[in-house]
Amino acid sequence: MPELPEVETIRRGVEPYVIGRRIEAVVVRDARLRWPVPKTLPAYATGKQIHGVTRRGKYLIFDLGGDRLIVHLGMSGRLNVLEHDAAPRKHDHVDLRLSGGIVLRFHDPRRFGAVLPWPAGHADHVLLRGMGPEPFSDAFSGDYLYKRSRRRSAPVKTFIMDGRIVVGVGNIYASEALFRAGIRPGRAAGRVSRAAYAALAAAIRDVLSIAIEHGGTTLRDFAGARGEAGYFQQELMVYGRDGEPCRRCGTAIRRLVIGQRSSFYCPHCQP
DNA sequence: CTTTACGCCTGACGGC
DNA sequence: TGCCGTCAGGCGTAAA
Repeated sequence: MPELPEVETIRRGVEPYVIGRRIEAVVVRDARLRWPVPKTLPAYATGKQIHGVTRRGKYLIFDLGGDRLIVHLGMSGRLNVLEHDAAPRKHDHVDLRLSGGIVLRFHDPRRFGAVLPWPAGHADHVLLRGMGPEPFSDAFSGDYLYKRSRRRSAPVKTFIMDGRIVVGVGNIYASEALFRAGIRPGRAAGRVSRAAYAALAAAIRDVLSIAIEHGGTTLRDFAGARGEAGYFQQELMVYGRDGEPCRRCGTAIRRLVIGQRSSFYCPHCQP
């Protein structure tokens, strides 16, 4: 499933193929996504031009010139650019047929994703309301994390994965960033020092930007916008490495469940 | 307010 | 070969 680097990789991959093109038709084969694709979506989108593709957290936003289209990939979603129309395969739920013969195809086996209209005039979409700052924005800093975390008992890993605190940090990069910052994932967020949060904010930005440079992480469901793989997996320090030696000190990496999610850490490097 | 558990789904994998 | 349990990248919701 895509985290921020995967979504950003997809955004960068898709945008040049769709920008300036007109949506000629919308084909909904299965509307049963996280929220049902509205029956009004084809009429809403057809005839409009795609002016650009932006990202907020893990949401992709297609700018239709005032009106917008929100796409979320959930755990297993993909967005493929087809230069020629091709027969749909299993789980190819939604197509945007664009001018010039390009087809943008939403594929999502688990159907945790979403394709939703966001009409002009609705200033803040309900799904985007209350979201925390982007990790690369000025609003996101060690001091910010420190202030937001006071008197919180929840684990620091859960804290940084909370989209109301900061967007885009998913399960892989939460473990990776905590390793880089030398912080145990199960530590209470309110008991992490200001200095450690400074290191953590930097680590989050570093790990996300390096992952974007590598085109994301390849795991079982992720492929880039046109099907190519990402190369961050070989850079992973702890995620999925339970029992394997720490790349820094050789100690066996441990796995534990925090907030119902697998978490990985080095007991020596993350005291 | 914060914290925690639970669904929503399909598919891959390992053990028997 | 099949069956069954576990796990998977997200996140809104309800309950405590």
